[in-house]
Amino acid sequence: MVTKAAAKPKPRPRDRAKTETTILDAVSRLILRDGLSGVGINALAREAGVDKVLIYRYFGDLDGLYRAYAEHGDFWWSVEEMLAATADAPNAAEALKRGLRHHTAAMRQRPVTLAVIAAEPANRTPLVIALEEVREKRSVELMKQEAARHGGWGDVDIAAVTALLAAAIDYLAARALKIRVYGGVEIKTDKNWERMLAAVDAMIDGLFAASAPETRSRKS
Amino acid sequence: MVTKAAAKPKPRPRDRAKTETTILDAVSRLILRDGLSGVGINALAREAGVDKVLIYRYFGDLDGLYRAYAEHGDFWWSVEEMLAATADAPNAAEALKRGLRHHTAAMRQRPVTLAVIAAEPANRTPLVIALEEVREKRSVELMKQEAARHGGWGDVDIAAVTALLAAAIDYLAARALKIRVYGGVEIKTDKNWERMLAAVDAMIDGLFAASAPETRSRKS
DNA sequence: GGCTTTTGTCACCATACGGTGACATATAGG
DNA sequence: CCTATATGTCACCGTATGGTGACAAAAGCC
Repeated sequence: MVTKAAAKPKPRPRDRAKTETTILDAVSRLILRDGLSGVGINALAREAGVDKVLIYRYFGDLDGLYRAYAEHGDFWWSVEEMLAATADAPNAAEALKRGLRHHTAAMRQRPVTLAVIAAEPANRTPLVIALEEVREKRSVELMKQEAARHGGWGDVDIAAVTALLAAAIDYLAARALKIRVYGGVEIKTDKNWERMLAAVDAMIDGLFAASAPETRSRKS
Repeated sequence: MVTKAAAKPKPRPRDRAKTETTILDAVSRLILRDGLSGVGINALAREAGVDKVLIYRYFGDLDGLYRAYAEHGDFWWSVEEMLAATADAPNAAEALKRGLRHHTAAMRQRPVTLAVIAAEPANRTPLVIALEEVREKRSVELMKQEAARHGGWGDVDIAAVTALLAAAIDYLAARALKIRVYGGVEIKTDKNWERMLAAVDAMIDGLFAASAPETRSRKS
């Protein structure tokens, strides 16, 4: 859907701020359509309907563009937001369950982030690295705060468990952008995400029930 | 102008079979070093020390090369192998635990497969698609056979659980090829993989303990 | 007004890519 | 032996890429 075709000799208005946001918006569109590796200078200039020399002028080079893009948008949950989402959890197990549900929703709402995650192992661009750093910092910080809130995690190896479950969610959500199925499960529908989150809940319940009697939360 | 250290005109022996395996071997090396997207005609010809025209002659084009490569190697566990690994499991929970451990070992032993998985969401090449098909077929088949063995899975949503846990393992193993850490956990060491597998075991134990001690309660 | 800076447009460069035609020569078949 | 084919080498094409220099005109400033 090209709204501004080059067929019309309409000169771009001289407005740097607007041009910059036009470019950054085109980055999002390009990431969603072609993935992170689709964001090159030429393709981007084409998509934005902007001469590529402006990209160089305003952002330096491709890496500068990635850095600017990383700072411009909202790609992740914040620790505060997450703490609020788990605030009224009666125990550690419940907090973990709610946290993972919030994480799932936050990820599935951010297709651009998912596309970046999908490209993570392959493209080590500044954008990917910037998002990784945000994620690592926030997840470690969150774990610390939640631990303080609930007096530790009993016998549960919380780092391993959260790494596993968050990895599963990230991967499946990212994969669902382009691929319908994984392991026989249709991963694009809300219904099946609810199924998977129910499975996560059940695993967490079983885990905490077996390990730490004082934080036991039996399903009723 | 950069002249190669040895300007020695070493003629390649005229041996099609050997040349073909030279090329396919170079594909593996290239995937490991630069990822799937690093496998292009020019880079491959360079890496293999073979004129690119031979690649075209023997494999048609890039897609043909990918297809030939997909058929040439061992990229996944077989259903028989997996059934053998879980043969003496006393119950469904134990079978699932052993299966996931075998899956983990099988994946971590196959870095090329992991590199392809890492590229999956981004590069939809025939190689990626071929491996996906193998995986989907085998995992579904395995689930069927295991279900028959253990008389179903009780109340456990086995498809959701295995999809989640296998996704976590695949993603973390693939990620570990290039990136050291995820969610604060160092994912390259055997020690931490054992930690994570222990967490998987605990989750599965909890899951089956909580759901149906007797597999008598089948939904009608 | 006149001058400088900023914004935008265009033409161009060197390089890499996937792909192909023409040629050389070692091997196989008669 | 001689010839045909298979194998390997080389030069080249069109296109795309990341990146830059030169120029026009609008906007800001005196």
